Amino acid sequence: MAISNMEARKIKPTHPGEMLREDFMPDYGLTATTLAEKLGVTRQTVNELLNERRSISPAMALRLSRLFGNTPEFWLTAQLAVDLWEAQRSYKKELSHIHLLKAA
Amino acid sequence: MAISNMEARKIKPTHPGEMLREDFMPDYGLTATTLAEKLGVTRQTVNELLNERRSISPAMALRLSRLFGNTPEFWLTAQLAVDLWEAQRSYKKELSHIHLLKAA
DNA sequence: ACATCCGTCACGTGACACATTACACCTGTA
DNA sequence: TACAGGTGTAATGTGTCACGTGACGGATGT
Repeated sequence: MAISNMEARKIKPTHPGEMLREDFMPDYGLTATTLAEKLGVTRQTVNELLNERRSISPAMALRLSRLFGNTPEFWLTAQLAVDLWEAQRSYKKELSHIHLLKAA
Repeated sequence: MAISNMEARKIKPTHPGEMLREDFMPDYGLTATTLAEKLGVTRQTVNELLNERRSISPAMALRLSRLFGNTPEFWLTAQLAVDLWEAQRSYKKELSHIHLLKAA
């Protein structure tokens, strides 16, 4: 059972905004404003990311990967883990009505 | 260089709708209507997925994984590959203005 | 001929990733 | 003190998109 299996996750996975706030920005000596300039987006866009009120879009993942020299998949899979974790909570009841199908 | 590196991809990755249409639905003997019923969504929702006019949402990935017995990550990473491939085309010019940053 | 299933189109809604503008809080410097 | 510049953030508008609802035309069977 891999850690990517959300069934096993009890705690909320790390939001990309937290990674930026705790790791990348200190390491590179960036403020929200300077990061926004480097990315070519507004300060609000960065601000909401840092406050975890917004998700990493494919476009944003590409921007971040260009800036920090990692892959867009790094950012998007982190976002995917958060989205999945939240969706699993929200849709728990509806999902229980779907039953495994056997091949014909 | 892994195949997950979008820089290397010349051809468009397989859309999840194509997987459903070509593989899963024939294997399980499903029509768009019956698939919609099993998933608990409308026929239109399934129809647009099959025609690749809609993306796999986290909720939809959870539904599909429940029905077919695979992981939601299977569906979402497939969708992620398509989204990235398309975003890289659309934002090519804007991304060229972002330059690699060195750690402070 | 008629009912039934099927794919599809048109329309409305809520959510959300952006930009724009404006505001309040510092922290310098004259 | 006063004033200017940078910073975080709240309010508002826009476009996109994943859904649902309702309706239509075509195929198939009784």
